[in-house]
Amino acid sequence: NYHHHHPPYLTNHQFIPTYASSATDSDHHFQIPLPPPPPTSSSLDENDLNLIQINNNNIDDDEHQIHIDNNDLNRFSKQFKQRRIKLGYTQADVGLALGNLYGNVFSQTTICRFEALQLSFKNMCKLRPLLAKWLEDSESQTGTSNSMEKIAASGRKRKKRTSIEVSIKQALEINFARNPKPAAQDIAQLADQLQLEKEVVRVWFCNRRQKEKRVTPPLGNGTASASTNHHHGTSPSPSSTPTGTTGDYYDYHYPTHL
DNA sequence: GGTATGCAAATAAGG
DNA sequence: ACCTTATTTGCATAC
Repeated sequence: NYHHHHPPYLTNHQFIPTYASSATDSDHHFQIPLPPPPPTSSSLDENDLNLIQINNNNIDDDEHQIHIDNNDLNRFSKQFKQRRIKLGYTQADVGLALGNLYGNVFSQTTICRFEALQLSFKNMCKLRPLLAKWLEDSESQTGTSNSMEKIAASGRKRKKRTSIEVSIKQALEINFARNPKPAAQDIAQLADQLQLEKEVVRVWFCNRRQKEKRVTPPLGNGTASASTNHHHGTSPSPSSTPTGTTGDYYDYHYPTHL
């Protein structure tokens, strides 16, 4: 199965707080971890119109690029929302529409976050083309005929999120306490016992372990600890922009230790 | 009734 | 086939 091409994503995490300097509106600032997306080298893939190419060579004037892109994204999301509303669609509608247009549906939540610029830069760039196309299609439809072309859905659809009952979670927790790393067989048995898919249980343990690491003392020095992080000019570290005024935000995506 | 959000499933990518 | 770390999404439910 998986003809899932993996775009050349980069995993950069360099937050560059950007202000929507055009004080026209009230908000928007969010962190931009990644550089530009534009140059789409569509040479082999006609399926992935959502690739993100990154040409990073000089970090010198690259900052400019980043800011430009940042603003660009800011502008787009704002416009998108505006037009979406004008067309009379809700966030949920859009998410659904994207489903029968590209194959992969998106939740109201995701659309909401896109509009609010609350996704990672990379994620924003990935979604932008899709949303842009939807907008284009929807608007053109008013008036003349239009082609509802389906862009080959990139095959695999995301699994529906499983909601695990509280009682079941408790049972899992107990097992986790007993053994945080059960063997395949144990998982199978537990899954059977709890009436869950084996995969769901396996993933649950994976996620649980991750959580454990986040919650437990990351570093080995028992004591100390006051200033959460900093020092050692070595690590760029995700700067947090303490902007109390407007209530900024930035992806707080979890720890980044080493 | 749409929209935000917290918590956390599901996925991606390198072992 | 399964783990880990890093991320992307999305139930659920509070605004």
